[in-house]
Amino acid sequence: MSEQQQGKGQQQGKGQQQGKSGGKGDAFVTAITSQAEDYSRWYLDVVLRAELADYTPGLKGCMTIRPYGYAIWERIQLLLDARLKATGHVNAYFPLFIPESLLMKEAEHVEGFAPEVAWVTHGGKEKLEERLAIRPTSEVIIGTMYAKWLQSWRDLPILINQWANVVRWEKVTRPFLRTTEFLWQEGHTVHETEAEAEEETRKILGVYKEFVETELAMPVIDGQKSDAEKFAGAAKTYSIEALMGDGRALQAGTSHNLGQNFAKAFDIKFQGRDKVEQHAWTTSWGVSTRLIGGLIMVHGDDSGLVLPPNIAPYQVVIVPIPRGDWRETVLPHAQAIKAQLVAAGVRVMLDDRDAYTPGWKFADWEMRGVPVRLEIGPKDIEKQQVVLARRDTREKAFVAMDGLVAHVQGWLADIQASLFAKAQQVREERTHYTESYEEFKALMAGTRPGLVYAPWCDDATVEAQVKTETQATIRNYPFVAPPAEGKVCFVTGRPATVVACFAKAY
RNA sequence: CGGGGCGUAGCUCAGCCUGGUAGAGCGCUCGCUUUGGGAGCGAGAAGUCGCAGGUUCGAAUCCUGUCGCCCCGACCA
Repeated sequence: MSEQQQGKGQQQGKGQQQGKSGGKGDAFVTAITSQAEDYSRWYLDVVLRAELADYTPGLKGCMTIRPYGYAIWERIQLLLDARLKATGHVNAYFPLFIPESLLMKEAEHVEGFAPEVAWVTHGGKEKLEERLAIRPTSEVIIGTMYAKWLQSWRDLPILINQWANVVRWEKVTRPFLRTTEFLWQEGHTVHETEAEAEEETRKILGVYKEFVETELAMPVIDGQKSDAEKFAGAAKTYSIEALMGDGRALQAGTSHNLGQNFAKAFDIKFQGRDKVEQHAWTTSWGVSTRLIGGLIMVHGDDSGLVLPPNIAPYQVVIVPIPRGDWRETVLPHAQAIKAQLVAAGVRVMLDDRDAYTPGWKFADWEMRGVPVRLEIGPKDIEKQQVVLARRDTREKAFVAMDGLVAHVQGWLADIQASLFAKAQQVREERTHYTESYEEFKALMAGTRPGLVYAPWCDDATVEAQVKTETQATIRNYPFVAPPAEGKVCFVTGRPATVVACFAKAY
């Protein structure tokens, strides 16, 4: 019982132990920089040490997603894909390449993406007649196909999603948050009316919000993007925005109402109920591997990753305590427990590696964010119990073997809920409302700036000025916000038309 | 793309200033003892010094270029 020393001394991941002096509270974590010391390095340390991703020698800005990181992505795929299917969408796959002539068709779109498009100029040794863009997003190629398929209003709506990789030639990259190549899903739909396209756009944003909050336990702000921040070629863009541990915002998903812009550029037309040929209304929407970056930063602490049970590749890690011929005496019990948990639908890792001590395994799986650790040793077997330990609160408990599965499931549900509640509380603490630009500047100059709501005159010039002066950008115009009526813009003093949410962003 | 920093064993780094042919700790392999919060002892393997040129009798070390990573800006769904 002497292993109670580490206690539960940490709350929001404030600077905890540094792990160099070998005292008591700092028995683990020597490999990860503390958040307080350097948040960026903390983030990179977690990504690398938890083996989520790794750099690829000689290849700039691209990461290899390692099995443990990819397993998280697979959970995201599984859980989101089910929701997209449930709302009537089907999956398909479109080509990676986009002929230059096609890409040029939508002017605003081209201009928006031109700086980050990668080009293929040769096939083997021969120079291509026409350059091929590697898709930075697939509106163009998918729109081209839709134009081919669509004839009648009876063909509508078209509701297709694809899981794919895209490439954007970014100048500054960070694993998961911004990489040259990344994985995502992109939905592309076609509708008969403007209203239906708008409904779809908003519906998907709702799906994203519910998915991210329920499964990733990440509270998000849903709202509409300002014109300056909207997708190149869209009529309207909506987003969900999450607040990270360092007080900066992360765009976690976007949904675009493309109006008829792409329909006109790519000839997506149909004969309507009124027998008149007309352009369709399209939407597109996506979330990416960036969500993994968000997960790390919303829940992680100085010991590493903290994963919500719904998304964790392993929800429980079983660490058998070796004593004597433990493979004969302890391991069978561990295996039996694993079988029970697996039968109940719990994702379990039984760490029976000989080469590592229990203490080493504890620290290792903590760093990887496994929600619940289950220890079982000779003493426990005698008493018909196990030791359970929570990753998020570090709480430990002796739990009877009898009713163990239900107990574990209870813990998992509780961890999922409390991670969300805690993230929500942190966000509330760091969300402010102001009508004063001076106060706004002061807030943005803080170490963990957070979100600031303010009445706004909706002028792109002023938006640019605020960005220059404070580095803050408009994340979105939240659906849920104080009313703007009767208020004046906090920068210009002109009548406010909307309340905007500002933040420094990733 | 601009400013700054860094590339030496799997990892963290020393060596570079003042050229003489590469080291430590951790990790890894083998053996024994261990194992309830990152185990101990013994033996061992491991590096084209990011890459390419140049100077030199001789380059990890000096010079030039280049690639990659990190930080700060600019740019960016």
